[in-house]
Amino acid sequence: MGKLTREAVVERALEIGDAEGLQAVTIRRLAQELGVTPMALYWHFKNKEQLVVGMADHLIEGFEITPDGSRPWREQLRELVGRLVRMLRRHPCAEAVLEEVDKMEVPAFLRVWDTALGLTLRAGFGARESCLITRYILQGAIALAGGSVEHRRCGPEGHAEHVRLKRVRFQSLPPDTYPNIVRMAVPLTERGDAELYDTFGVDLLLSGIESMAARLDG
Amino acid sequence: MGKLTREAVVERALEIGDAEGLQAVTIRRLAQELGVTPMALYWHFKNKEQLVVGMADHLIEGFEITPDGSRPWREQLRELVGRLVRMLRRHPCAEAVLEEVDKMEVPAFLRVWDTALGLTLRAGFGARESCLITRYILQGAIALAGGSVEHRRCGPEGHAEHVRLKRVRFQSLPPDTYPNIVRMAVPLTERGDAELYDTFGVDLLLSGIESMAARLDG
DNA sequence: ACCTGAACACCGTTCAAGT
DNA sequence: ACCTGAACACCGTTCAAGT
Repeated sequence: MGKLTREAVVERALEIGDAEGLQAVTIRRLAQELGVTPMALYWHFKNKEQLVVGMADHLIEGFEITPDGSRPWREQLRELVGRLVRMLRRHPCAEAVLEEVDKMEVPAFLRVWDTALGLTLRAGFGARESCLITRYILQGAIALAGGSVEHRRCGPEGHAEHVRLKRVRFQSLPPDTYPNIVRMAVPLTERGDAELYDTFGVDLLLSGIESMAARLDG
Repeated sequence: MGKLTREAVVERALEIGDAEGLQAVTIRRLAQELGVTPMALYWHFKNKEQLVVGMADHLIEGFEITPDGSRPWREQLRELVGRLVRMLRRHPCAEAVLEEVDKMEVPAFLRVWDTALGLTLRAGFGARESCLITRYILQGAIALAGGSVEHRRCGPEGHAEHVRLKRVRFQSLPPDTYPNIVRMAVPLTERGDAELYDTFGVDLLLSGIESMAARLDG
């Protein structure tokens, strides 16, 4: 019925990935859910790698970043990171997708990267520093936000169970070799603490850059 | 001849991974190189996941971190990150291994994490902030250092060719949508710039934490 | 305790063929 | 242009059996 289009395939893939993890996204499984032969997908994607590229592109696509020379670069960088973080929280499989993919192949990611580069250059950083900083902030946002995502692999009560199990595992570690982990089992396993991540986490990322920028000015 | 031991398997796996990438490390390939049946490995490892856990543990094992109450926490955190970065540069597959693995299952990683937690707690951060910060700094170090690694997938001249190709790809992007990437194709593809990564990169990571700590004191 | 043989249920991918 | 059928070369893993 519904024609097999690139977009439909990618969206279905993201649904599976968000629900069951990226490793559940296989060509054969995808084809089955779309009511089609595995080989049909090879008409729309050269190979599986390009399918994942498509997933990544779809995730970042709608960011609509408009570099604005009149607003301060810190503010705009913060906004960029904020968008990344929110997207990562909406899509549990986004972190895995962005880690697996060669980001150079993802147009939407390159646009984000280009914008970030423009901002750090404007901040006064040199070419090589800007490369490092942008890599750092984008990777950092993915790692930080991704780590805070509750994977919905098993439904809400399955998630709570998963957290409980992890906590128990921490608590039953030998306290003489892992004193802090044992003692902090509860805060370590508290996830989805959105507020803390959105404020403290992003602050942490940006304050590093800002203090490096301060050294440039001083 | 040489008996099939857990350690021998893990070391062989790391050799393959460093040389050809983690995706080349398969049970069957590993068994073949060790002159043994694939099923022999299942005597020493419950499954492939546990093999990768073993690889990760072996990578971090020799860190010998001795928390020293008399030295400043910044210095010790910096040393910890430095060790991680150097290990990641020595082992091209380390980043992939540490991303794939469930770090909770890796004793050596838990010891590093515990040490880092002890240091941030001593710095005056609260429990939840310490969790965030340690996750941030460990993940950040992995992402930053891993991104600077030259994968020896194809030998030295194959690597140079790979860089050249990537550079050309950047340069031939549409300059109106990716102005900065096109203009900075050269610095973007310069890798193995060890000095810059070891100083600026680690500074960047730590200055974020230090400026957050300054807010606590102030 | 340590390893083998045979089998199972999965992958991604190619290539010729259909409409 | 868009999809199917059959086949190939790979995976990880189980289970009974060997020494």
